[in-house]
Amino acid sequence: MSCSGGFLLQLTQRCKKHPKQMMQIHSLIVTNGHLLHYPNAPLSDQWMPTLLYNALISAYHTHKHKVLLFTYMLANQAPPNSHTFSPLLKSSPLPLGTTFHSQTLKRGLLSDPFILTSLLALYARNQLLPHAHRVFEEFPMVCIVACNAMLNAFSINGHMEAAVAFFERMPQKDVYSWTTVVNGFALNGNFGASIRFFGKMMSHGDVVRGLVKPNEATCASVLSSCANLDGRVALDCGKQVHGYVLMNEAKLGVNVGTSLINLYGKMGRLSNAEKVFRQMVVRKVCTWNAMISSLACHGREKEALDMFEKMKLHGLKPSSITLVAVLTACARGNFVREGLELFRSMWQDFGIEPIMKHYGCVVDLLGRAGHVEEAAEIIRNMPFKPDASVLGAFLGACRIHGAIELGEEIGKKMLKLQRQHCGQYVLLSSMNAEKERWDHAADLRREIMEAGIHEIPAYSMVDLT
DNA sequence: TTAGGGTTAG
Repeated sequence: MSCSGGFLLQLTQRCKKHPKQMMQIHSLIVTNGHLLHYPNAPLSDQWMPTLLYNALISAYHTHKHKVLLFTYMLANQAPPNSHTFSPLLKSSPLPLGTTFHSQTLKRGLLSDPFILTSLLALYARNQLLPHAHRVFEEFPMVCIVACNAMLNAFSINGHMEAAVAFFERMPQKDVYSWTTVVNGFALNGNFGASIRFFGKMMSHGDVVRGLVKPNEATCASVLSSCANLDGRVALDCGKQVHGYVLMNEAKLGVNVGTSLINLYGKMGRLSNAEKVFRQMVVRKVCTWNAMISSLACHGREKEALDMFEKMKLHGLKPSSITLVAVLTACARGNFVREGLELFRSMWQDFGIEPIMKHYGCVVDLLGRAGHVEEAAEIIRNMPFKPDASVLGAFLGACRIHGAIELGEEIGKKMLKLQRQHCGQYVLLSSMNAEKERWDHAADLRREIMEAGIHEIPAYSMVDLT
């Protein structure tokens, strides 16, 4: 099929989200010879190969494809311009990113604000805050996007005080600026501050006057902060955000919907979570993960497994997190055979390599069901060293099923891993006390005192709402 | 020269 370069360029832009069509367009571009450099082509067409390469680099999703296209671009003498490097830098790991940095310098493109912003983000996400700041100072004219990228650089590197100070000094703030700080507090584990900052945003003049409006990213971030806190206030705040979304958005976005399911699920409001799930028009794997996990954690293990089957029927590929949720359901619902089968076939069936969390689930699964020796066998044969969560699950099982020797063997390993954590000492000590091994119990209690560890008093909370 | 940068779930 014969197509003009301009037409194919437009087509590339439009089909960015459709990988299959993208490959077909790519073939058309190649077979029409538009990627070849013709020195005698009319002046208006001289840039066409560069434009097409740029469009393809930006449209392909994998970093490998992007870099490969860039090498072809150089080989075919299509000169990269200021549009070429942003999408490359966006997906680059640090070493390659620094190579592109020198390329832009060599080609005289380093004053381009788009390239500078991508470089700033590159250094920021690789924990090189001073480099990021240096790039920020290179901007010929500071714009709001550059400021937001710098704001995010402070946030993702754990400098929230600097971020807020920077935010206050910004002459102008848009929804990205506000969202970056709301999200920054959450990233740094300060969920209360994240929610308070969102509150500050909502009462700010710009929002009241409608000049700035929270978007899906803002709502998803603050909802995630709510889900990370316990209690009525966090739930109420989440409900208010939910109300705001219902009043202001035509439909529930994937990320906001997933955050809501996660929030309601964590708070035990399963009917609300299910309602949100049903209302969502587009559901991604993470949406199903949130729903499966909510059911698994609130005594509806069978339904969690049914949901997993439904998800597969919808043609979605389970992720590593899906498997954690499903294995949790198996452990809590005492579905030992199903859980073990899933664990053993997850690589073969879904290409998912078991990580620490999966081992934790399967040890919990076996341990709860009283198969303590099999659980110990799993731990012994793990391809990496078990962490405190895996050992903790095992120790809990040993205590319930009175497997004191096995418990001691693993428990000692654990003390080395988490010396500062009192829970494990107490658990080991109680195991010995329960078996009336008072000398062992007393020894451990002494160790607790000597290590200067304070037992954190346990508390229970009843939510009467 | 028709395009490119900053915030989102577990």
